[in-house]
Amino acid sequence: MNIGEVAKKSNLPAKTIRYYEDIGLITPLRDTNGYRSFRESDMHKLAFLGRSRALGFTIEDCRNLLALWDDQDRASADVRAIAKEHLEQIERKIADLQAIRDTLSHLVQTCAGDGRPDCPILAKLERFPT
Amino acid sequence: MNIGEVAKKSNLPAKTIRYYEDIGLITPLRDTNGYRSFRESDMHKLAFLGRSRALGFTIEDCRNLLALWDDQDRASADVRAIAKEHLEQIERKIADLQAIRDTLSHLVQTCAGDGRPDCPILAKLERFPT
DNA sequence: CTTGACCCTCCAGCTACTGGAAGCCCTATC
DNA sequence: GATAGGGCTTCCAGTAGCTGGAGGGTCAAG
Repeated sequence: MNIGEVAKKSNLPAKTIRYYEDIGLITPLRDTNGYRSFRESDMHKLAFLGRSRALGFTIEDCRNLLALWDDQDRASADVRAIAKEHLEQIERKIADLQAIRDTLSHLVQTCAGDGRPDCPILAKLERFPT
Repeated sequence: MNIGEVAKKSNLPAKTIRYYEDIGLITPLRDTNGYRSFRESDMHKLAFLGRSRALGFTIEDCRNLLALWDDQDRASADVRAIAKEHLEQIERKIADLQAIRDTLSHLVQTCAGDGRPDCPILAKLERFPT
């Protein structure tokens, strides 16, 4: 399979696939003309990567997950630890964003949003305690 | 005021302050020895920037907000538009993260997390529909 | 006179790609 | 056989918002 077909099937841009090869996540073969030649196993890994990235795992997380995936003797606890740590990060990020949203939505509500220059949003950004 | 003092007062790293000068958000004076010399107005802007960034506004948003802040004839509607757009982005991001969290937390719950190799997390990453 | 805490500039690197240029390869059509 | 198009290749640069470090000048205290 050439990169174009793989890109379509895996729903990843060709650029991204080349990048994943660059950083050693996959190692497709090469045809005599220099074109990358993807096996089923490469496709499989790319699909795995696509899902992991969509769930917000970092590239390094993905590298570790792929290694565990390849390792038939892995302990599921190792996988779970990565996922749990990631889950906690996401929960922290959600909480941060919710706090920001609350502040911001309050500010937006108190601003008249008309042609006059007085604006509580700017006033708060100037003064409000960090 | 030298950069160290400003950094302490504004709670921004000196590196960040220099960066903000680089990209034209502030323009402190210079002493004869080449040291940056910050006025009250610079401090004020940095504080403003710190708050805006903490609320997740992009640097370009900050640039626009600062310009509106400086402009005594601004319309509060302009400020409100920026804040509202940002608020909507944040709400989208929260929703995305919540969806991810739900998937992930389900996966983590179904994984035994022991020494055995079978792991539903890896299984799902392999197969689950995007 | 030296020490240590400042300050300066410039360059590189981080994440995870993305865009573009320059050029080879393959197939089809005229 | 020439040509047009699409797909493929590499390499370089850029994105956001800093951050770290090298190499060096400045200043106040002892």
